[in-house]
Amino acid sequence: MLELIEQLKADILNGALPRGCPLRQQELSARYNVSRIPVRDAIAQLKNQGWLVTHGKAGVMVPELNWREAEDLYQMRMALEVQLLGHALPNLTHEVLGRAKDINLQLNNPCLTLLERGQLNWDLHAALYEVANRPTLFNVVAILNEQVRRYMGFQYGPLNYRDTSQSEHEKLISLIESDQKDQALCYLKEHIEVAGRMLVDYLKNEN
Amino acid sequence: MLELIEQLKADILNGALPRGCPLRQQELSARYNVSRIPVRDAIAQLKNQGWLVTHGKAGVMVPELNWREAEDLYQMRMALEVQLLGHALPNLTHEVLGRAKDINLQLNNPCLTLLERGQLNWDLHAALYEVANRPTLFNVVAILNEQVRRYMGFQYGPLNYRDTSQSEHEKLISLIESDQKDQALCYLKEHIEVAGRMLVDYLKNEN
DNA sequence: AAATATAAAAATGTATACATTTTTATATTT
DNA sequence: AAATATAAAAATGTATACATTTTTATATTT
Repeated sequence: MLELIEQLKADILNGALPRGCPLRQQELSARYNVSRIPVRDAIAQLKNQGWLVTHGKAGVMVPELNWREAEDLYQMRMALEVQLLGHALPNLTHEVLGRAKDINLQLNNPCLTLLERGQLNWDLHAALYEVANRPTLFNVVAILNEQVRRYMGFQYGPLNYRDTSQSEHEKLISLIESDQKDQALCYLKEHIEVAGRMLVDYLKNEN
Repeated sequence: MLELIEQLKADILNGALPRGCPLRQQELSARYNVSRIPVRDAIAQLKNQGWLVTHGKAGVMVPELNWREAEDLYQMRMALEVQLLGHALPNLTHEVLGRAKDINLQLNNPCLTLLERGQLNWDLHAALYEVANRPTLFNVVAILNEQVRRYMGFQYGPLNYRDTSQSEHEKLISLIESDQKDQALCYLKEHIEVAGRMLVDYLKNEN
């Protein structure tokens, strides 16, 4: 069933499942060659995580992208990820920072799709946050980042973002390495804020 | 199915479903006189919201209460509810504040169980937050408050908490009425912080 | 006796079947 | 013609059935 969820997410992202019109359990079960039971399970999961919303009394649909939602997601990320990094800072060994640097190097690859880029970006953040040892907080932050993925479909354009993001990561890591804790936290906040504003502005201009 | 979820939550809270040992779909379907399909649906939902956690490879159980989780929940509430109230402040009419006062009066009733008290407490907060018009942020805050309910079972003791909470609400509302925005936000933060520390201390001393 | 391997029992995940609810299309009313 | 009511079609929610996986109990090995 996990595969089915991933398949549905992929098809939401690539536009195979149109936004705004109802999705029928039977259509989906035919489309993916499974019965309605796993489809129902997957739909429930995706509804919980914002990938689907109810349509009418008993249906679901792919929601329209909406800058207010994106703004909320980034505001929450800002508040919670700063907290989480704060908890992580005392436990951030050079090994962990090294892992983060390795991931950041992979972001050099210019062939990456925006989605792959988003995945690596989360992997990097997650590597830092993991050592905070705060599973409940971490889990909410993970879900928020997963929800942000919905906005990273192929349509989202500003390609020069890659470079700034990568150098921002470098700066963040070096601030942590030199033990400038408060500055690191501020910098993380700005890093998320910038990405958020970029996305929100983009979404506003699309409509 | 919504009733089933509520029933399960109630039975988790009142201890009818023991913590830490696996719950079987078949047992639950027999217990509540439904087939395994709605039980599965309910379990999936409750797992998503922290009321159940996986046990082994294919089971679930009621998780133990854990002060670190409670601390995380309150830290998140603090950060996010302050944001949410901030968005709400410009839209808080006297009508909405009046509704909040009415709810606060109901908290006078000494016969309320801790759970009913928790519900009214959330109703009051929600009345204020609703006018923020931030559904995504509101939704996360609502889920956090729902998760906090898990900790408001019958075992949680400090009964004098009622009075302080109620007068804190009064103070908060009067700060809003007199347009002291920053103070209102600070006060909300403290209000949540105090409740959180109380719960966390209680949980720490129990184990 | 403790650890591992094997077999039986019991659980889960999914398919199919059917009653109930929702949606859509058609007919009726204003 | 627009709004409402009715009937047919199609959807959902849940029960049951069965294959597969997991758990538990027993037997075997070290």
